[in-house]
Amino acid sequence: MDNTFATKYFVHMKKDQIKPTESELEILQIIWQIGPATVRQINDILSAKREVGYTTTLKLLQIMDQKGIVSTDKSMRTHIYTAVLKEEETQKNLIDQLLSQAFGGSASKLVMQALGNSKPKQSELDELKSFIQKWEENK
Amino acid sequence: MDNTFATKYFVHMKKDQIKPTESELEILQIIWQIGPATVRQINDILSAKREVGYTTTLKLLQIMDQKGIVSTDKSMRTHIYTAVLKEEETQKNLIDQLLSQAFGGSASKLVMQALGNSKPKQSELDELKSFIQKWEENK
DNA sequence: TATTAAGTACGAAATAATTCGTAATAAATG
DNA sequence: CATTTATTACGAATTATTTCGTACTTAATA
Repeated sequence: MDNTFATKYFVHMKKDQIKPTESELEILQIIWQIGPATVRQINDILSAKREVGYTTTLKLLQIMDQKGIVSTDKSMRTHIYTAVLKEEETQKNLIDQLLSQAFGGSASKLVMQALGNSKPKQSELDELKSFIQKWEENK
Repeated sequence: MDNTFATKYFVHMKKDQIKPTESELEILQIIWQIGPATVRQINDILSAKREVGYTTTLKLLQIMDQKGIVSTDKSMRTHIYTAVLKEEETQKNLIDQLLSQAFGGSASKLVMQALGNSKPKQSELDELKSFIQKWEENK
C-alpha cells in the first residue's frame, strides 16, 4: 500500500516531557498566581469553582510531588507546595503539543485561529506587530 | 478564609463540548488531511509513526463513531469513516481550552508564546501581517 | 487535660482511555 | 470449491486519572 502520506504526519515531539494532567494544571495555575501555598489555600480556591474534597486536592498535590511537578516543604506540620514547573516553560510545552496534535505544526495557523477567536484590542495588535518586526530584523 | 482570589479562576468554558482525546485527534488529523478513509488507510499512516495494531485503530474509530466524532458509511464491507468534527471548529475549541487551562484567558500571551517558540518562516510572517492588517481594516 | 479541629498518609474505588486478542464472516485467490 | 486474506464485532485487560474514605497524628481550645 502506498504510504507517501506518512511523512506528513511526523511532527517533532519532545519525549520524557512532564505533561501535567488537567487537574494538575488547574492546581499549577493557582500556585503560579499566589505562589507557594498550602493544601487549604489551594482547595479553597478550587472549591470555589467546583465541588472538590480536601483530601482529593491533597492527594493530587502528593502525586504532583512524586512526579516532580511541585516540591513540598515538610518542615512544618502544614506543608507548603511550590511549583517546580515554570509557567512559561509549561505553556511552551503545551503549545508545542497542541501545535503538533491539531495544527500539523503550523504556528501561524494556530496564531491566526487564536486571534480570530478572541477580539484583540488595538494595543494587542500593535504589540504583535512590533513583535513580528523584531523577529524579522534579527534573523 | 479569604477567597477573593477565586473569581480570577473562573474562566468561561463551554460545556457538553465534544472533546477528542489525544488518539482521537491523531486520527482526526489524518482524516482531515486525506478525507474520508478506511481503517486500513488510517492505520497505515498511524503505523508509520508508532506501533499500533489494526484492531486498535478500528476500535478507536468505532468509539469515535459512537461519540459522533466521525460518521461511518457501512454500505460496503469496508467501512468508510468521515470526520464530523470540523477542523477549524475543533482547533478553536482546543485553543479555548488551552487558553483557560494554562493562559488565564490571555490570547495575546498565547500568541506570543507560540510565535516565540516556533521559528516562523518569512512566508508565515507575511501571512500573519496581512491577517493583522485585514483585522485592523474592518473593525 | 479532654475534646475538637486541622492536618497528612494511603489504599482503593470509580471512571476514562488505550490496546489487543479472538471469533465470525465475507471476499479474493489458487 | 477450498484456502487464505481482509474485514468487522466486541469483550476484556491494562494503564492513567480522579476521587474520596478511613486511620492516624498533631495542634488548638474549652
